[in-house]
Amino acid sequence: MGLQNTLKALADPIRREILNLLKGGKLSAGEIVDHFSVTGASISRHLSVLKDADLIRDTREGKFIIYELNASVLEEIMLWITDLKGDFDNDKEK
Amino acid sequence: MGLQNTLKALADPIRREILNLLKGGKLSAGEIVDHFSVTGASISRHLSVLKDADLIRDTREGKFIIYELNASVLEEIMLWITDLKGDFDNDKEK
DNA sequence: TTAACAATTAGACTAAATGTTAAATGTAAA
DNA sequence: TTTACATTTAACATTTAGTCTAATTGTTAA
Repeated sequence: MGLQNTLKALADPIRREILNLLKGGKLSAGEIVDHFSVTGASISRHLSVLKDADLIRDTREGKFIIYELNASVLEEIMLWITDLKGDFDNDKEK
Repeated sequence: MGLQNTLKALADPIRREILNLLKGGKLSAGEIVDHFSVTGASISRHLSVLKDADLIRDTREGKFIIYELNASVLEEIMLWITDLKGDFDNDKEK
């Protein structure tokens, strides 16, 4: 888990678009599928990759499974990148 | 180009380790190879992926090809992530 | 100008990721 | 208690990525 899973999950345009959609609020799997031209099965697999990376959470509501964004994991990436950049932006290299 | 290339380049542990090495300063291809247990050909391919993503720059110095980090591209990812997170950290959602 | 060295590129192979259709699971409603 | 609907899982085909060895390119020095 961790950075590796997260970055791999983000390295796919469909998965990034799913995250962008969820930024606007919770959506059911079917509603997510409607935004793409691939099959529901394919989107379902993308959703499970995002879930494994802990970037989204799901809860069942009756017939539907509702997905929501969990952006907190992205903090780890921010920290990694900040470290790589050498903290230029945070303290202006005083 | 852009986000897609960058994220794909970052989604490999060897490539991330190369970036970490270069954080410490410029290195020749051979010096980079010495840090890993895979062949030079394999590292060379990783280097070209990082170069395509504009995460590193290379210059020839005599027999050697010297690589250095170009962390500025990471800014784009920072922005994308910040947007996805909804700016919680920047303005504490006032 | 050839021998040695640094690094990349080419070709073949394996493994992993993505997409499809079809079957399976879970829930709700007739 | 069937039927229909929402979603996931399984099985398979195709593409893409990573690694290896061998060959090639570029540079320096004998």
